[in-house]
Amino acid sequence: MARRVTQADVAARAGVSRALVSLVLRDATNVSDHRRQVVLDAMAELGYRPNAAARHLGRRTHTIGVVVQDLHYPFFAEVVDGIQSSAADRGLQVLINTGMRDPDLERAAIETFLELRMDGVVLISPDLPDDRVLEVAGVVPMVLVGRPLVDDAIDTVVTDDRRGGWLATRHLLDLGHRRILDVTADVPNASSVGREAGYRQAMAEAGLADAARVVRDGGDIMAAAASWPGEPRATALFGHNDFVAVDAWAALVAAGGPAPAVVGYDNTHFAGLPLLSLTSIDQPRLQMGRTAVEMLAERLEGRVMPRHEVLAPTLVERRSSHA
Amino acid sequence: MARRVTQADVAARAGVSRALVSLVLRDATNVSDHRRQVVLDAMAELGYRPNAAARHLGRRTHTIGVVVQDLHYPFFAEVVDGIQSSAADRGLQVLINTGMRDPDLERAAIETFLELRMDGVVLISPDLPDDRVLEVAGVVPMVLVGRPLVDDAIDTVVTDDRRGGWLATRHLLDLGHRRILDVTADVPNASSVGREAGYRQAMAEAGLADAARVVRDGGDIMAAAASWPGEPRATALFGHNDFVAVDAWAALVAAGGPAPAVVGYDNTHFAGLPLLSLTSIDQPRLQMGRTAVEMLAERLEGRVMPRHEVLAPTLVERRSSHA
DNA sequence: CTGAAAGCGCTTACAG
DNA sequence: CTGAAAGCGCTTACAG
Repeated sequence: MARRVTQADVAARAGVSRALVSLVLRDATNVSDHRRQVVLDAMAELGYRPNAAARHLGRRTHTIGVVVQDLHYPFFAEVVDGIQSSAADRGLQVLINTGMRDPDLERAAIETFLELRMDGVVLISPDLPDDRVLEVAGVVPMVLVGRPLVDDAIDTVVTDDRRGGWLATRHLLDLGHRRILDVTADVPNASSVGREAGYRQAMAEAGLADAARVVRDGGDIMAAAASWPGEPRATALFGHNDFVAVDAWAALVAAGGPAPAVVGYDNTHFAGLPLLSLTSIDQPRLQMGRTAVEMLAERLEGRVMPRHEVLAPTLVERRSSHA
Repeated sequence: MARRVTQADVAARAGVSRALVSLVLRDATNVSDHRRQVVLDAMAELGYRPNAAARHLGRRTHTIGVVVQDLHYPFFAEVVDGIQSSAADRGLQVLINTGMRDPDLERAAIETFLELRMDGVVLISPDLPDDRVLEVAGVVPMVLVGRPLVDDAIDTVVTDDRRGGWLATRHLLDLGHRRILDVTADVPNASSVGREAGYRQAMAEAGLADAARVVRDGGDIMAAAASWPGEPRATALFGHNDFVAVDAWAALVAAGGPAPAVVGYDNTHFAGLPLLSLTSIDQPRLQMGRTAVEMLAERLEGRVMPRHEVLAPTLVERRSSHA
């Protein structure tokens, strides 16, 4: 690699001052068309690219960092879509990183963004505990997406997990099911706790508080599905997310007997695949991403009061719940 | 936000010189334990974080940029896993971005990485045309993953798409199928062309060159599936990727008649879901990611000759092909 | 528009 | 270890 091209090289090539090159780059209006063109030509000939490090040094970077819990679960990709489109509208760059479900790596990813002096950081369903999240929220404008955390130092965008759990369960109850198994997260978190609470609430409202059964993903699904004394096994499943729902569904199918009615959560792309046709609870992902950027922008413009936005989940009905 | 903490602040707090703070940060050995501790304490008290822009200015960044074609298709996430783990082993940071399947946005994402002076850039199955890719490859060490492009300016890691297409088709032929439909990409690219060539080769080797039928994703699947004159519709499908395969599968199932045997491509997570159990062609994703970083590291150490690595795909047999 | 300058926050080399 | 300095590549303000 040859030495990198700088503004000085462009100025020399164009026969103008360095300051003029900088002005052209920044789209200043008081530059003659002719000189502007000469400078732009010189840039193109030399393959000049501004050095972001120099440009950022001591200034706003106009860039936001997004930390995604996991790149494998497609739910997050759509939140990022919303972030990207809203950021583009506001002239903000976006950089993405992930901790790959390891809290230490996640923390390191955040640290990288802080060192890069991102104007703001978005955490999508992080694995980091609340207190660690709040530590960082004191340093840079931060929005938490997909996990509730009510604190003045941070903005949050979530959907109402309790409501989502309630919708899913209510739907199954309406279809006549009584032995409904809730398959929750392997490691409980604020979201899974909310969804479970919604499940229990709907069961209780149906006079079935004692019939509520919750098993963790990775636990003994079959035992839990057969835990109603003197009764047959579960006829319906509510899964904490689409993957969990489908895995549990498959376990019951593999064990024989009638297929259960199934409701998942997140309405990921594959829930809509015709061969699965999984009923699922939808979160407005695009809107969640857009709102996160909006919140960051407001903070950059001086807002001090926290915003905690709770959006409504909806039920997307497909064949799986009509088993 | 208060003014950011700098090394000068830390030095003042610790009562040492600025140079010493820098030395402690860089883990220099010739610093007394006592002074080191004093400096570390001061950093912690002040919440000091080095400014990456200042640190990067005029130097290597020890960071690589990864441009992912699409965050929604989980295939790419595992390549990124491989990149992350190998980068961590070498003390390299990773930053991720995506063009969301828009060539212009993809180009902008690459441009961002160039301005950030990344030490190297990895493109995972980009949508950008070859000539645009090569333009950039002249500026920074660059590895193309998942798409063949033989050129001295760039390193590539691909799997043998022709071989993959051949394996899939051969598998279906071995199971006795003769009317095998190839559902290829909606927009042809080097990978889809290779897979299709493998399909045609296998058909030809079986004396079925004239029976080869290729339809694009989004095209008229049903018409293509019934395009053998005087014969019933296709009994088997080979899809360009897992999503395409499952969608075509569903179309045939919805139309009634016997379920086709199906083979997908990429062996994504959801291919393994018990309810789908999709036979698929696997690419060694982790290894692809690790190799990409290895290639970048070699370039940084001075390698000039290009490397073009072709890995072998494998068939992962599941129930879908035994319809 | 130019030209000279300061400043952003670091690293590095050097004399002491 | 300290202290003074140069340099990385930009932006910004200012006198002309």
